[in-house]
Parts: sequence; C-alpha cells; structure tokens
Amino acid sequence: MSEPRRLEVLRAIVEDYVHSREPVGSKALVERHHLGVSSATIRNDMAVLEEEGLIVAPHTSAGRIPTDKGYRLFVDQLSDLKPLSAAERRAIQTLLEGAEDIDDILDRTVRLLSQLTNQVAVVQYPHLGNAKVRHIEFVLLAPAQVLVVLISTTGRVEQRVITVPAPVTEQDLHELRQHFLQALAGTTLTRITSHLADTLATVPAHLRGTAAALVRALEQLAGINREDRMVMAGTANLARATGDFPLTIGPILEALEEQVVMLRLLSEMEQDARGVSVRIGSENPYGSLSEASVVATGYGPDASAMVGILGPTRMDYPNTMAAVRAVARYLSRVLNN
Amino acid sequence: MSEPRRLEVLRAIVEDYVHSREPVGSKALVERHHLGVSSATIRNDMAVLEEEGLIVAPHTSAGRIPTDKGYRLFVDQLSDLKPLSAAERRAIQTLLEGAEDIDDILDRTVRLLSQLTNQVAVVQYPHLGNAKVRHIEFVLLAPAQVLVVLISTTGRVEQRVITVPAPVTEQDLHELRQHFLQALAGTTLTRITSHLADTLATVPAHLRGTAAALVRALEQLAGINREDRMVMAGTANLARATGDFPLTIGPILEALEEQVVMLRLLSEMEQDARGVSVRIGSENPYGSLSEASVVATGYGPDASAMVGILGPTRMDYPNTMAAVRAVARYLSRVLNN
DNA sequence: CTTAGCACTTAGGGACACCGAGTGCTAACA
DNA sequence: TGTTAGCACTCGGTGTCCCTAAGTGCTAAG
Repeated sequence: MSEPRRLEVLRAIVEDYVHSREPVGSKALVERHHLGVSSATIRNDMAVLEEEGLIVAPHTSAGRIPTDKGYRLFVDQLSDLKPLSAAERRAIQTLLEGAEDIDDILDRTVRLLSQLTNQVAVVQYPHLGNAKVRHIEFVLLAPAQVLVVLISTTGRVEQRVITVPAPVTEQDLHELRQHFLQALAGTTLTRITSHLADTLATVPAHLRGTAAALVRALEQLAGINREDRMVMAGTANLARATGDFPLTIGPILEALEEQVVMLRLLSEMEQDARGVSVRIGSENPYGSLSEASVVATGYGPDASAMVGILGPTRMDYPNTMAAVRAVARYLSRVLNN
Repeated sequence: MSEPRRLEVLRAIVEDYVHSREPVGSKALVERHHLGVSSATIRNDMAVLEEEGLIVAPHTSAGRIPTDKGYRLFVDQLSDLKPLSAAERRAIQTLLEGAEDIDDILDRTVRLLSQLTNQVAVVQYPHLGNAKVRHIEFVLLAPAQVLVVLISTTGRVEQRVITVPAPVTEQDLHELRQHFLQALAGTTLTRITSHLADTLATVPAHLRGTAAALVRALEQLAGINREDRMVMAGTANLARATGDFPLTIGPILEALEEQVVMLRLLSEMEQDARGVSVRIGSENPYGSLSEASVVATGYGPDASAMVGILGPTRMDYPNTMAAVRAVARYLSRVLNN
C-alpha cells in the first residue's frame, strides 16, 4: 500500500469530481486514470483515505467525494501552477493595458478574473501603506465650505466637501495649504495623522478651528484609502456553478454584499510559498462561507492588497490559482506605470 | 356575472398566490376572502379571467396563477398605495438623515430599500440635467500632469488626472481656470461642451493645446455624471425569494451586473399617474428579465434619476410600490438640503 | 501487497394505485 | 340572467413495491 499512489488516487478523485460533479467510484477511477492497478486496490486505498478524513461517501453505495481536508491536501500537493494559455495571457494584457484610471483598472481586472475563472471575483483597492502624499488642495466653495482634495503617489484622488467652523478667505486657505503641504511632503498616508497634529500648533490662532476641521478631513480621506473598498464581478457565475442552490448561494451573496466581511476575510489570508493563498470551505472563519472557497493573492508593490475569487468548494483549484496569480502579476505590473 | 367581482377575484388570486407561492383554487378563495358567493360562481369567474389571459392553470387539476397580464391589471387597479408603517417611516428618516456624502446617501438608500422590500434595490446616480457648474479646479501635479476637478451645484465632485501635451506652469493653469470659470459660470453641465468650444478660441496660442486637453477632461467629467452609474444592494434576497432557482436567478444577476442594461431599463421606465412605474415580466424589453419585475420611480428635483427594485414577477406589488415611493420621497427631501 | 470474486447495501427509477384538489358542465333555482 | 348544488372527470403528487446498477468491504488466493 504505497503512500504516493494514495495521493495519486486522491488527486484523481478530486479532478474527476470537480468536473463531473458526481461521486467517483473505484472502477471509474481505474478506467479514466491509467493507474496500473485494479479497482480492488483502489478500494483499499480509498478506505484509508476515508479513514484519514480526506474523502467521504455520501451514501453506502455511492462513490467518494473529497472533504475540505481532502481538497486542502490536494491543493498543498500542487507544486507548480501551470501557466495560462497564450490566448489567455494576451487577453489579460490587452485588456489591462487599455485602462486609464485606477478605478478603471480595477474594474477591468475584476471582470477579467471572473470570466477567466467562472467565479465571483473580488479586488481590494490598493493599500496605501507606502503611498505618500503627493498633493493636497483646498478649494473655497462658499464662505465656510471647503473642498478638500488629497492625492497620493499611487495616483489615487480622494475628495470631500466640508463645512468649516468660521468663514475663511482664499488667502487663508492658500496659507494653510502651504503649511500642510510642507509638513506632509513625502509623508506616508498612514502617518498623516501624527504629522498633522504637530502642524496644527504652528497655525495662526484665528485659523485654528478651520485648520482642525481640515486636518480631520484629510485624516478621513487618508482613512478611506486604508479602510479599503473592493470591487466585485461575476455574481451570476454563482447561479451556474453551484449545485444545490438556495442553501449555498444565499450565504455567499450575503457575504459578498457585506463588504466588511469580505475585506476582513481577504486581509486574513496568508500568502503561502507559491504566492497564492487558498481557504477551503470550513477553513473559512465565517460560518456562512462553509460551502465556499476563496483563492486570493496580494498584488501591488508590497502585495498588501488582495485580488481573488470566491466560489464553491468544488472548484478547479489549479486553473483558478493560476488565473488569480497571473492576473495579480499583470495587475501589479500595470500599476507600476 | 358582475365585472367588479371578477376584478375582486383577480385581486384575491394575486394576493393569495403572492404569499402562498401555490396555485390558488376556487374553494380556497371562497374560504379565505369572504366574497359572498359560492365556489361554483368563482369558478365561472375564473373561467372568464382565464379566457382573458389574466390567469392560467399550470395543470388541469391545479388552481390558477396570475399571468403577467393579470399582474398588470392588478397593479393598474391599485388606486391608492397604503402608506408605510410608522416604524418603517422612522427607520427611513433616521437612516437617511445620518448620511454625509452623496455617495453615502445613495448607499444607505439602496440598502434600506432592499431591506424594506426584500428585493434587489438599485439607485441611479442623480442626473445632472439641471445641475450647474459650481467650481472647476486645475491642480498641477507634474510639469505636464494636471488634476482636473469639476464640482456641480448638486455637490457632486468628479476628478481626473490627465496628461497635457506640453508642460505648463501654475500661472498658466490659474489663468486658464479663470477663463473657463468665467465662461462656465452658471452653465448647466449638459451644455458645458458648447460653451467651452467658444472659450477655446480666446485662449493664448501657446496654451491652446493644453486648454483643449483640459476641455476634453471637463467634458468627460460632466459626461460621467450624465452617463450614469448606479448602486445596488440585496442580491442575496434573490436567493431567498425566487422559487425555481437556476433559471431565474442567473439571468437576473447577469442583468444586474451589466449595469448598462439596468440603467437603460431604468431610464426607459415611464412614470404613471401614481408616480411609481412598474414593468412586469415579459413587459421588460430584455428577454433575460422575462421572469422579473421592476418597480421604480424618479427622485430628485426633476425626478429624472431612478430608484427602484428588481424581483421575481411574483412579488408583493402594493407594499413594494409603497416602499419605493416612500424611499424616493425621503431621498428627494434629503438631497434638497 | 495485490487481485479476483462475491455477498451486501442502497440510491434512483419505473410501474402502479390511490387520494385529493380542482375543474367544467349541467340542471335546478331565485 | 346570474347563482348554486351536484357530479363526473382530470391529473399532479405521494406512497409502495420492485428491480437494477453502481459501489463497497471482505475474504481467500496469487
């Protein structure tokens, strides 16, 4: 009873089950995968695999299907991800290169990934951990109303209209802007708060209140970026892919809609050696996703923001992982320009 | 065979079917709705209703269910929409009043509406047909890179970074801004294009190229607003509500994802007298939505942007319509401040 | 350790009958 | 003319029975 063959059997079961959707039996296995042994031997192997909790038989007279643990071992066993086809790579490249805005880029990415994998794709907005302040702007809209704009070195622009406690002049604003800009030059967005606190003290007394309001706004704008948003696409794929509908699809849609949940989930994913991180079924911390798997990876300069997909546990992990990784790489590359 | 009673029977059938999900027969009708006649009479009425194509029997020995045409008549018959409960009204009010941003407002609105109706809610970003230019700003980020900001009187801020053909100075930009601002003062966003064309001629020659680029950007920013975006929420409700899953839910999710489709759909909805517009099943122009109904209404000063819901044809029209209308009204009110 | 053979289990599917809900029709009735 | 009671008829859904096919575990031999 050789251990390597048992793993091979597991692999075969996973592969067959993933694309047939039906429990796979010993005989069928022997036929389709030219393992050099008889079905009886496979049965013995299967018995062991079942004992180890890697596969399970839904009914006595049915074949076996992988458990979450089985998928996990299967995925861990996967050493090299086969690269995408040339056509797919070309598709990625041409699609992403046409993008302008960062919003546009992410939007295209997420659509692309959902098409490539036939799953629901999600992309987190880039973290700004290392992003620096590139520019700030205060625009006087009304005597006590100011548009605050914050531009980061990643090209992200956030803006917001606020009401300041007392009327200010264009002059005042200009002065404050110089003040802040000087203090913030080259500061990372995450440290904006501490830097601005100091600056506040050096502001002329009569502008103190206004300055404080502006600082609050800037902090919030920096926060928006860090707070994370995400884009998603391909929810319709859920309807196709899932076998037993109402029970599976509902919770997944809910999780997707509660972006907070998704974002936390994504941020909790640890990258493994291959650079793609997989969470399978019950490995997910939120009960509602116990029927779903997440495949994700980081992108961008520090790989801190995540891009990935969400789908039923019964998914084609190798291809999905390859697609996610490829898209993440192209995305990183595009963002570098 | 009184005509009013036939309508009453239709109403009863619709109501029963909507909340039982099962074909309703003559006997059950007589019991639950104290119509003063026997089941035999109802049967006669039903025969007529069926002949008119308002109801249909899925099987010979089953009760009747309303057809799209039946729902239509039912909806048209609805004269007054009963107002929401006090609790619901309070919920709307408190939720919407806490909002800051316009994005925030719409986000809250759409969530609220989806909860209220248990359907998928969609809100179109406000049209800017009557919105005017409030402010424009050019910010020099790099010698040939400019952030263009356009602020409308509705409080909407759109921005974009563009590359100009030749390096410009802060001075140049300031000058151009004054130029444009003067030309655009009080112009509606829709007419921005024509106004700017004239202005272009009066620009110093060496700035012509830059000015043209800026104009293009402004036009696009104005266009973004008109081009419409939308927010949605409550897709998970689909999973609960729909009876026969894979066939119904897939197309609907697809339509929702193709925002273009949804937006066209919404913009095509004509408001009727009651102020709420309903499209039922096959009345929808896109085949994929033949199983779905849309209930929507305009909001905002000119009621040009739409807010509404999408759900299975078997829905509680009266309550849904009331909720949509109420939310639209509160939304309009909040936007007025 | 592998294999062949075999007894055993069981989901799924067809055949069948039955029940009940619902219908349409006819004839009597107001 | 519209309403009602009665009745024969239809037919979907359900339960039972049975059989088949797929699959298993076990045992004994290679």
